[in-house]
Amino acid sequence: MKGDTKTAILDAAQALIQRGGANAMSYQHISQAIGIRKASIHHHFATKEALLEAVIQRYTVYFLGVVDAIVQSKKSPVEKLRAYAGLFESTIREGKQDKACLCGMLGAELSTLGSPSVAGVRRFYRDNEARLVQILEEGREEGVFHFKGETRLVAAMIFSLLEGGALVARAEGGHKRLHSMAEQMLNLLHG
Amino acid sequence: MKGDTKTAILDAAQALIQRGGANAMSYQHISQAIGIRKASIHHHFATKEALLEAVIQRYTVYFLGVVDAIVQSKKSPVEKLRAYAGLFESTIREGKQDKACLCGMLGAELSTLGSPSVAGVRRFYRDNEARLVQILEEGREEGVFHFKGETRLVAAMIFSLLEGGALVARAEGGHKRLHSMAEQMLNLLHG
DNA sequence: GTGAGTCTACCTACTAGTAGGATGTGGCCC
DNA sequence: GGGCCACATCCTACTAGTAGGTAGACTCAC
Repeated sequence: MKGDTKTAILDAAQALIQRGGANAMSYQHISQAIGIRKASIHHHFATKEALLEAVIQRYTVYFLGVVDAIVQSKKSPVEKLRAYAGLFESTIREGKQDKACLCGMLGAELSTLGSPSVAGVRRFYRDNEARLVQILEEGREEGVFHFKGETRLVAAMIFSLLEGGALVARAEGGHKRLHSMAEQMLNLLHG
Repeated sequence: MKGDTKTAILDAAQALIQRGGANAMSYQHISQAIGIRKASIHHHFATKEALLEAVIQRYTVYFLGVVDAIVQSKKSPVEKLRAYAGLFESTIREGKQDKACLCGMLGAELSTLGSPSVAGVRRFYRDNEARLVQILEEGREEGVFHFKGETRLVAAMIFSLLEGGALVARAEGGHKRLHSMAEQMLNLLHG
């Protein structure tokens, strides 16, 4: 199999970052996780920065793909928002309470990252907020969302809530707690 | 001066964590920052875990002290919430856009921390949410806040929004952006 | 003289990254 | 088809730098 090892490296790296951040992800840990020598990882990703970029890139493409499927679905705006929040909830559940959004984790370590990675994280934030704006506008036009102020800011608010909520919920309450918070936010927009 | 060095160590450690997380804080960095040898830091804080605990403890006492002053002040509930959000905003502004809440940063690295530190971070979250509940209840009774659902969940929501917002805003927009998001949240509760 | 504070000098473990050799595999020439 | 080259993959073995932590000596104030 050709790209198998490469994929295994990306998987391991991503999982490590989602659990403890980029500084807790090392070539040694990856090597132990997938049963390969450290030097072999360097063959696929010359530097840690390159690996980080690749992980961010792959994660962004995947995540936005799922988000776009939600945005373009036939669901109601309320259901779309619920499904969007569900992505964050299932990330936590998936890793039995200790995984958070990759780019949320990296946001904390932003100042220790190289500039290509920083740009990738920034883009992730922007693109997600843009999708949320679409959903919110749709709901506002249909008259199911009622809020004062700019849609742009409500989108930013929801995104920060979910990113922050994923981190906070890992400390206590887990995915159920994040779900409750998301529902409460829907209450505020919807009521 | 007696406790001067100890304070300088705590200050440097806290600043390093607020910028890049606990894993980006090392005895060497602290030593360079305050002009003392690495071994001398060990005299004051035997292990990194002990230092971390002390930083969390001091930060929590200070932060909750300021929060309690806000809660017990004669301000209106809306103004109290604004002042509370202002704490997060000024943290970002203070470190020219690259400092976030200490416990928000540590939340990301939770799985790499020792259990006393984890407990400290958890307590910080709980105590902050409890203060927010007080403010929200007060505003609800006075009839200035209108929202469906449990106060407890709205408090958790606001807290996650501010912690997450502080991290996301460092990537783009800074304290001004966090301020806009906080105002938008007030819009949702107040309108 | 005791003890707090600081120092130099060291230790072991881990970090990212490099050099160079072993294996295998697919294509190409004859 | 057999022989050969080129490339990919993975390995062992190494480097230099950094991590947290320790031992023991010096200094100075009470």
